[in-house]
Formats: sequence, C-alpha cells, structure tokens
Amino acid sequence: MDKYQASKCLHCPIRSKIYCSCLDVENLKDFSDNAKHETFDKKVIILSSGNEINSIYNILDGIIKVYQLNEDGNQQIIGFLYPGDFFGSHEGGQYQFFAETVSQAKLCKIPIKKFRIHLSKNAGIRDKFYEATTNELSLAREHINILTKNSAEQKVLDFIRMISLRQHKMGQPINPVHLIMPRIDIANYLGLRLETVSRAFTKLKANNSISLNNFDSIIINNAIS
Amino acid sequence: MDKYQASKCLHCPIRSKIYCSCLDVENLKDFSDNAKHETFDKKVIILSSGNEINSIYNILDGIIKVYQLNEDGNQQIIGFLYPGDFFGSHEGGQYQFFAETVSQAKLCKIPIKKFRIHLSKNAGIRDKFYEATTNELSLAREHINILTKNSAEQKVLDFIRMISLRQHKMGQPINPVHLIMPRIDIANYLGLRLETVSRAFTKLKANNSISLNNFDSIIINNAIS
DNA sequence: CGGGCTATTGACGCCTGTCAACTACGGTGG
DNA sequence: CCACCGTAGTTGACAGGCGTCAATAGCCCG
Repeated sequence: MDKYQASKCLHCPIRSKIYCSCLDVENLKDFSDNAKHETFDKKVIILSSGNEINSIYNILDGIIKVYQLNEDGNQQIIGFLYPGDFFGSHEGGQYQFFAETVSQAKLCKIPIKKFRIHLSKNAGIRDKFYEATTNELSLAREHINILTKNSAEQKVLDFIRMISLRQHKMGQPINPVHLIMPRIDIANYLGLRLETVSRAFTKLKANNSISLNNFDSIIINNAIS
Repeated sequence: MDKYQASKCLHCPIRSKIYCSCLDVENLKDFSDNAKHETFDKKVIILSSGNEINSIYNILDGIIKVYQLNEDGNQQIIGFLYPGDFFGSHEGGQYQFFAETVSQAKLCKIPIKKFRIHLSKNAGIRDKFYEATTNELSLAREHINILTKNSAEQKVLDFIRMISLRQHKMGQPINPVHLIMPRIDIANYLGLRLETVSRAFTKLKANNSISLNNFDSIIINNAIS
C-alpha cells in the first residue's frame, strides 16, 4: 500500500507544475499517504460555497469551472481550471465558491488538516502556495481586463487567446484551441449572452481571425491585433 | 529621533487596521526606524509597472487608484485604495501595476528589504500579509461581479454601495457616500463611458435610489434591491 | 469676470439582449 | 438500423441601451 501510494505521487503527471514540486522524497511519501485520486463525471459539483473546508484538490485531468452566486442567485463564473491547477484552499472556515467539473475529471484530494501541517512545517510549500495565490490574483485581473473590452467580438477573441496560452502552459500547442466548456459558460464568464457569443464566433470566422474545425476546436489565424 | 520614530508608529491612526497590528513594541520601534511618512498631491504617480520593487506603501490618508495598461496602452483601473490599505508588494522583481493618488494623500513608505526581513522572521506579519492578498482576491472577484451586471445603472449602484461599505469599514457612516474619484475613473473601473455613468446617476436620482448633495456626496436611499 | 476642467444632456447609430425558430449532434429505444 | 428526443449551437427579427460626437452647464481658481 505504502509503496503504491509513494509511487502515486512520484509518477504524478502534474507534479512539476504544482506546489508538490518542492517536496523531497520523504515528504512526498507523506503526501502520497494522504492523497486520494478520484474520478468525476462532467457537471458534478465538487464543492460548494458555504461548506466547511475539508480538502484541497489538485487537478490531474479535465477542466473545472469555479463560480460564485451573486446577490440575485445567478451563477458567475470566475475561472476555468486546468490540470496543474488546484482549488479548495484560502483560509477561513468555509469555501467561498463553487467548483464543478466541465468535462470528466480526475482529481487528487488531500485532507485540509494534513495539508496545513505541511504548510506549517515546510517553507517551500508555503512560498509556492503564496505564489499560487498571487497567480490567481493576476488571472482575476486578466479577467477584469477582458470584461472591460467594449465589443463582444474582442472579448471572445481575448478569451480564445487566453485558453490558447493556458493550454500552451500545459505543454500543448497554441493551435488548435480546444474550448471544452459550452458556449453558455463562455458567455457567463464574459458577461454576455450565449447568442452574442455565437454571433461573435461567426464574425471572427468571417474576419478570418479564427477558423473552426468543430465547435470546440479552433484555430487562431492571426496572433496579432 | 528614535523616540519620535517610535511614537510615529505608536500613534499611527491606521495601525489597528493593518498588518502592523500584530507587532509588539520592540518590532514596532524597528518599523518606525524604517518607515517614512510622505505627503503627495492629487494625480501623482507613486509607482509604475515595470519599475524595480523598492518600497511598500501604507495609506494613512487619501485615496489611491491602482491600474494596469492593457495591450492597447489604455488605462484599466483595477481598484481604489483607502486608508488602511497598502500596496507595492507581491513578489517578483517588478511592480505589476501603477499606483496614483486620486486626492491629496499621506503615505507611510517602508523599504522592501527591511520589510522582507520582518516577513521572514515574523509569522504574524506573514499571515496578515497572506490574508491581505486573499482579501485583494475577493475584491477583484467583487469587481468581476459588478462588471458582469448588464445594465449601467446596476453597475453604478453597485459601485456606490461598494464604496459605501468601504468607508464604513473605516469607521465612517454608510451615508453619505463620498465619491472622491472623478466620473471618468468610475467609468473606467466599470467598463463604461463617462457619459453613460453620468446618465446612470441621473436615472438613479429619478428612481429615488440615490440623492445627490454634490457631485461627490451621495445618499443611498434604499439599502435593498 | 474669464478660462479651463468636469459633469450633464441631447441626438443618433450600432451593438447587444431578448424571444423565437431552426439546425446539428448524440443517445436511447423500438 | 432508424426514429425520436433532448441538448447545444446558430441565425433571424426587433427593441432598447450604450458608445460616440457635440453642445451646454456648473465649478474652481486665477
């Protein structure tokens, strides 16, 4: 069992891209003992705002959307997470957001109590973790930048570029861009309606800014402008 | 000199609302020795994106706007800071944003090297600092929530409420709300044009949602809806 | 009193939201 | 294998809201 667990983290496909990268073999084994891999179907809510924080999740495979409910009870998507991202932390007793699978997903789940022990005794993890938070902050600000663009076409193009860079960071090519999430989620993220997003795609095709293979496979024709 | 410096932090009007609150007398004196108070006119750029990080600033009095330049070179305001807020940190070698005074402002400036020494040896400050970063993150998400509202009227009303809460956190009453920043900055923050913001104010007055004393002194008539 | 800056208001065209119809794709059951 | 249905995406028509350009009003400061 121990052997299997240790190898689980040792052979983790995303370890180099996450806070665990700073762990030595000893600590990694400790992590392995506590980490549990789970697979989820699409459209499954992993955690909900207001629930007691009990675990932190690393994404091994698949895409997760993170959203809040605004005062009217409407969903507001604040981000899409990819393999190598994690979610579920951020002090305080309760989760401040919802996390839901967009596609089928494989997650690595670590009890928050165990995780906090690592945080307290390992400065490396602490730093990585702080870094991850500031990274979230810059993603939020990038989101803000997109939201203040004044045409739907520009917002959608920026969105596609953002996803393109995101998948590039995971070692995949810039093109084609795979938009796994449905149009309605893109629209929500951009503060638009799905019809408007659909029209923006049509215009971008007409512009030759992009080409579509399928709904979800897009080629950005011009890196500029 | 030392005596004056120590009393500077001891009598600091915002100390209870900032990371310094966790300092004991000894460390406070150390802070005092390094902290420098400076007064700035309105519309003065305190720090610029891309510049080497050399100081961290606490706001003693006045309002600061924080902005980025997007790819077109346009200003995008990402926040307004009030007394008790600070800015200038966030690891990496360079500032990632611009900070500019909106009103006349009084700041407390601390060399980053000295500050990092405190960070490394004082867990209390470290925690407070991490907390401040997550707080920034939730402010950014609140901003995102406002930006996705689909009417200008709603955006402006949300903005006024946000500022109202902000000044309440500083111990001032909810009403009247003082909008120190010009309409053009509000418009920029909300992703609108200043004419649209102006019209939104007019509509909100007609609705009886708000009343205006002056341009910058506003009463929210109905806390609900 | 005059000049410059900021805010408001007006006119108009375009873009986005809304409602609705239609198409494309995938899965299920006969 | 095909018919059917449900879900997701596209397209159309129309009205209202926002951006744009322009003129006017209000305020501060010299």
